[in-house]
Amino acid sequence: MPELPEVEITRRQLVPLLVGRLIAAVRTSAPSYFFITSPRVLKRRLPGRRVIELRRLGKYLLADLDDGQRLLLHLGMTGQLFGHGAASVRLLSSTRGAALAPESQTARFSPDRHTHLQLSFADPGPDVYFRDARKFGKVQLLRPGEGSPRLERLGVDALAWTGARLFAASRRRRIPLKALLLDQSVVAGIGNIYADEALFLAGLRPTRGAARLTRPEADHLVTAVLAVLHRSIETGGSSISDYVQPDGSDGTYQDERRVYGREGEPCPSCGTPITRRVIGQRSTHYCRRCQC
DNA sequence: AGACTAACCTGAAAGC
DNA sequence: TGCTTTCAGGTTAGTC
Repeated sequence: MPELPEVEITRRQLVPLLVGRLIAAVRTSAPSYFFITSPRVLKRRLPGRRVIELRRLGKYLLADLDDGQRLLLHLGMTGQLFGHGAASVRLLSSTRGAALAPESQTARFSPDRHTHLQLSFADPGPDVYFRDARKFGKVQLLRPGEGSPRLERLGVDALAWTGARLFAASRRRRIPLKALLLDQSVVAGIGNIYADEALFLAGLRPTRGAARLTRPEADHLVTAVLAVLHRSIETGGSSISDYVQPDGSDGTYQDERRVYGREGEPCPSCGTPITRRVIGQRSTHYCRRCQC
């Protein structure tokens, strides 16, 4: 679910809940696919550490600790990071989208079977929770100076992308444009929703071979990517199935989607029904008249 | 090296 | 109503 805008919003809201605080206790679920670093090791190495900084790299969050360790977090498809306490305005709920009972708006979150990590702090303030129903999310604690293949593999952050870099990366690639946008080693942070939206804005068909992109089109596409990402951050991200902001509120970018998830609906610019087809195992939406 | 596939896991929605 | 199938916003390991 979470792509760059959702991860960036999560980062901004978590900064006051993490940075400068001293970790006192760690609770986890049982060892699983979710934990790259085992729960046992997290519980041994996190308490007593203070968080210095929280950064975003593509769709990853990286918390720098005072002893040089780094805590790497990825939300996968259904991950949710949030705090609760005074700052919490609304809780996560499986009935998200439906009207919540008034009493649930102030109730405290209690960890359920999908809550895999809970950080408590020595100083006053809310705990931080990492919940992930599908467990595609990831937690890894890097030792001081330890590299991470996952991070080293990432291409340029999508917010720093340029037409020149896209054009260079697209040469001699025998994959659809859409697949190029989703390749995190080329550009980090774009996911399925924003790839479709940006391609629509740029008037480029997702199936177009990457190598057939012209230099001016590369500029247009990067401009569209930046516009879509910045606008989504501005509106709190897309709350389509599981994503909510750490404070519990929904983003509203889903209301501004032009093609994603709109198969059969009229194209906002020409009225032609939006086409959906699968590219690289990902559901892809576009207007066959406006995008070529 | 580059491109494709299957796999990881759970829940909601659609289909019958 | 209830059972079955399909579909999800991501990434990686393995194969050709």
